[in-house]
Amino acid sequence: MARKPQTRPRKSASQQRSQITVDALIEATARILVREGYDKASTNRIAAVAGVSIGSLYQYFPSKEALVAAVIERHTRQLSDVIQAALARAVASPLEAAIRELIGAAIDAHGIDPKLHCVLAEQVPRVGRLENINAVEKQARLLLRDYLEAHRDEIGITDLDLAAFILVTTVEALTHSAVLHRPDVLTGEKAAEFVDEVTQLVLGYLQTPPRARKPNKVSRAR
Amino acid sequence: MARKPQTRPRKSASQQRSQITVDALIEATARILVREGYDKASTNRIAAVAGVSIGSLYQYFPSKEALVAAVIERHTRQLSDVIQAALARAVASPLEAAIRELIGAAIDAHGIDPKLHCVLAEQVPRVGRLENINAVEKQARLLLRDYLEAHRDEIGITDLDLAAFILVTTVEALTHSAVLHRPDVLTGEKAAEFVDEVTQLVLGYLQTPPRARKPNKVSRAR
DNA sequence: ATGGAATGTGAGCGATAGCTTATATTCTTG
DNA sequence: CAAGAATATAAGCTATCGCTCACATTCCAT
Repeated sequence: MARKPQTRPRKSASQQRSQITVDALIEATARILVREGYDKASTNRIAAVAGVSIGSLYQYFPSKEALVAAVIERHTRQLSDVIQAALARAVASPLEAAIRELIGAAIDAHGIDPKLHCVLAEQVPRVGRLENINAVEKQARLLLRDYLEAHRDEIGITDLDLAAFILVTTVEALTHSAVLHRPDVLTGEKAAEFVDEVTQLVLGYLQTPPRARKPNKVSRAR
Repeated sequence: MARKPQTRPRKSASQQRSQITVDALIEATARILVREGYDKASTNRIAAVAGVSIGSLYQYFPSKEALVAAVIERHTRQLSDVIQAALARAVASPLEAAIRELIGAAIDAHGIDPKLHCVLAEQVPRVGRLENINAVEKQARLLLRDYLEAHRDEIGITDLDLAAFILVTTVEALTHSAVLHRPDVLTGEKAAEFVDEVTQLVLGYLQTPPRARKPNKVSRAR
């Protein structure tokens, strides 16, 4: 009897039953991404692992892309919670404590589901709906900028936007790369050393006296 | 049924004619990657764009993966040349000049073929032969470590390996991210400001007095 | 209890992927 | 030139992909 626009999947699941199906599909997608990689994550395989028929899959997700996007969104929300909580805690803290909070949060965030994080970062093509994977960073940048603005008198930086960009990019890259390529520096007592080093890096930058500007010409335009 | 490559393709081309074919294939692969993205880069399409038959393609490249790997290798070699030249120039320079050299080299390197660089970084799955995309960073890390060791007395860092890791990761992430998400900061006079800022970041870190260690406990293991 | 809405099913379609192979053409070398 | 080695061609094979559709089952309000 269904001769309506079949191309459009149902937007929301009203019954509890369907919510279970949706969850199973997202979970299965995540599992396959982690265990077998992006290109092994075919829709048929996802449906099979979820214990659901392909037909049902396409009732709730209009495309494979939408499925992966859902996984990304779920993961992103988890990360975001950690980051926001830390930044909220840091608002009232002095500079160094706030920075340590930020770095700790970045490390914790990368610990949520490292394998999934890697797959999302390394294998998922950033095209179409999947291109805004970096939403978390963007949000962190804005929050950090606010913090820097509130503590303007403690730091020697004028371009706060640029500073926020530099710091968020740096801290994220360092923790990310540590998780990926140097897991040793995040285990045991080495973790504290790592945090110390990164804190020094950030703190040294922020506390640079404002007059430390040199009209050098090294960059070559192209 | 996943069949292994049974037919070994010819390793080296003896005639000049075949070298042209190989070059055309690599070039076509790069062009398609840039203009249409990774998953549009089918072997049939690559062969067509190269003006070569698929049969010839498989004479020289055992798989699509091998083709992409060749593109990566070519790009990597170009980057590597820029980085190594800069680091060679920097060996004899004092700290700040050397750092500016390094940062300038990173920016220049990212300017070689930014579109291709982005595609390789964002869309190419890091599996199989394609997982050592980061060979350049590894090499840069070693070279920088040597430099730091030679200038040990000018800096306040003890763990030179960790420092090299941090610096290379940071500079690469910043230039990479700037190219990708903030191309504005690399144009015109802003470029100089960007170099200044990153230089401050790096310099402030390296020149931190050695006693600036705090036995803090912020990191949370999981 | 019953009818319609919500949900679930899976065979199978069309497209395209990576790749093989039989054959044709060009080069090199005696 | 002859002949074999090197190189080039493209039709087409097999596999798999994302996805549809006709239908079955379950839920819920009446």
